[in-house]
Amino acid sequence: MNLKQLSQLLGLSQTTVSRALNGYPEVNEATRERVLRAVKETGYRPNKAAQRLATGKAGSIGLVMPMAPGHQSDIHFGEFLAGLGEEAVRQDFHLVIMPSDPDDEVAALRRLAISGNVDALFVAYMRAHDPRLAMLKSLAMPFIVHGRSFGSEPDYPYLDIDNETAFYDAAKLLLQLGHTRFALINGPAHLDFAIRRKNGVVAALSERGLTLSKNCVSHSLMTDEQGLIAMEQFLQMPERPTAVLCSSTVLALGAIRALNQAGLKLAEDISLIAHDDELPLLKPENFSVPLTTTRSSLRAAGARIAQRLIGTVKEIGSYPEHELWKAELIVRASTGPAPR
Amino acid sequence: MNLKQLSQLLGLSQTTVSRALNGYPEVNEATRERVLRAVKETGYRPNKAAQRLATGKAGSIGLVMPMAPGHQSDIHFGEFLAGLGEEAVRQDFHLVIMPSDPDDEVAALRRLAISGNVDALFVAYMRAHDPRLAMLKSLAMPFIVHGRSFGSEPDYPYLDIDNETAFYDAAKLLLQLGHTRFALINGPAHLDFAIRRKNGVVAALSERGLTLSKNCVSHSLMTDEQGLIAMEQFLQMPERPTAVLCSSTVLALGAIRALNQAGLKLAEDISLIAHDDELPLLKPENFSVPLTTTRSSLRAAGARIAQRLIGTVKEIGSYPEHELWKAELIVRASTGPAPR
DNA sequence: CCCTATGTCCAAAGCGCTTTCAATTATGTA
DNA sequence: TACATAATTGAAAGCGCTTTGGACATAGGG
Repeated sequence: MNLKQLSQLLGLSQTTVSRALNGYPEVNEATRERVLRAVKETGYRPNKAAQRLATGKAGSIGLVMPMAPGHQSDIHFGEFLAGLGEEAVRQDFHLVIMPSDPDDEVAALRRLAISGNVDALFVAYMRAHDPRLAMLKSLAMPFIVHGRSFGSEPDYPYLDIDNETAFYDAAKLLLQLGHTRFALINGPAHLDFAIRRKNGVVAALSERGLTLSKNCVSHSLMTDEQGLIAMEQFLQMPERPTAVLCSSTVLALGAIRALNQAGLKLAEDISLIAHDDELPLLKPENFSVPLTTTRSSLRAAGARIAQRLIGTVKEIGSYPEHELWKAELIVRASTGPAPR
Repeated sequence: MNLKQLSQLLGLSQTTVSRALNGYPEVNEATRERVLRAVKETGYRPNKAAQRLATGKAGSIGLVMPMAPGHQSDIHFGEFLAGLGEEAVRQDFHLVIMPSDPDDEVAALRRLAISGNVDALFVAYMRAHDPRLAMLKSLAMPFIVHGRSFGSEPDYPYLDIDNETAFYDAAKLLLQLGHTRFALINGPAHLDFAIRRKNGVVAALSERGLTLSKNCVSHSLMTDEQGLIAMEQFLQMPERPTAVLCSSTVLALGAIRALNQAGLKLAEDISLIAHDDELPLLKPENFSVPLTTTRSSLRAAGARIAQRLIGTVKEIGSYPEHELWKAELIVRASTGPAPR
């Protein structure tokens, strides 16, 4: 069933049927209903390829999926993708993904853009001075960045959470509890969010004249395995930290295992605050000791980005160039006064 | 730059240029070269949407990505996707993904199919009596299944590894080493591969008159966390197993951590064989005790599936309905004679 | 030398939509 | 009653490609 057949069946022109379907105002409501009913009955679906050709819109947003070691297993990416996908499905858009080696991302992005299969791009895992930005800006195709690129001019649309403030606040809380020896189990050092989170901690500490020594910061993939390793190392230090910040509840999972193995008690011997991306598998309140967290939904961010991207493509609604979401500091049981 | 402009520039008809580009035989070689050169110079790229409309082929293959708890973090899926993607990129195809709740997969698959954005489908994570099969078969769109569906007629195209034989062989090896008390750390119980792997083990054991008791089989997500938990439970049994099979090196990672914590020695106290999907992050030879494994590349399987799907769409080459890959049994240091 | 193959190339007809431009009818307004 | 205006609807022209059905040479066969 195509438009022509449908319109003949209704005794209308293709024009009118098309307009009725696409919500144009200049069509009689009675007619529109008749059309809509016929669509239901016949199961008519417009041919996407034809729509694309006629409108120049592909109806899909593209993203490059980092695929090589170091990224592929990232549970956070999956969660974010779920948000993107949710919204995309709702708006009948598609996600076109191009898997790529992280070293080849700029080229992959370009290929995706000129392939003509997407009308907007999305990128994540921003790094400091990210080379993809220049490429994206040269492309004349809408895009949004999740995160920011430390050190680059903020002249690109992004949605990010205020990592700096989140970790500043978290550190501040721990300082107020009397802690002075801090450690940070962070994500990969080159990623923007990791840089900002560290900066947040450093800023809070320096207000009290404290510093965060290099060996009290761990940078790694955000797996529980890595969390465990990092914490084990901290515990072996002569003056071990009493306040630990984690960039993810996944890292926290491993870190806490290390604590347990060492026979240490959360909140009593060591206070821990983790950033909670609201991973459904890993709710901070379900930890044996409920975790104090800075919370911000990764899935919601994904959905919002999809919404903005699709809105831009459809040319409905306009959006602020930048969105910076505040993370919520939620105090649970993993934080307590510094031991003396 | 479009076809029309390009052909005018060359003083040829669109027909000829189109034919030259698509490798039709009825065009003079000299002309073809001239065209190809012009394409290089002008950077002409055919408009995908127009091609799609004219040919009816979308140039992309679709898959539903399980997104809800229980799947989203699956490192194995990422690896498989990398294979799919690699081949897709090579053939200038796209991957269109539709994220979906696992409970909603049938509907998601249908939406994807009728969206007109893909011309072939791929599904994985096959379950016993998988309901998606009936839907796929009703769809008149090429598809391939990774894995099989236990209990369903094998009247659908699939690519699978011979899980049963792989685990049969692995169990056999352990039997020859004198082991009699077996345990299996398996994937989710409803998944086909898990069923077959268990069957393989059971078959090998029953040849010696042995059985695999229910509490010696663990079914869970294939994370190292789960591997650790499973092994811990096995170790608490009065007659603890001496031979353990793991459905993934990821599970093995956790299992071995449990062993270490219990002060047990791999190969000496407990022999372990894991299935190795060749995850780049987790090479069995890099374990502190190199792992005996059954090996089969998940990435290669992904690439092969993409190749078949794309080949079918392009109508080049024909493929066997079924491919069953043998896994390789590779003996390393994690297996040894049964302790007495 | 005529006729049939064979090799090349082209005009034009779609593919199934959207959208411009125009026509037609209904609705007010003076 | 006549005319401007708004409300509906249609015809037809693309969008950029593929492909069918010839056209026109040139070559080979008798």
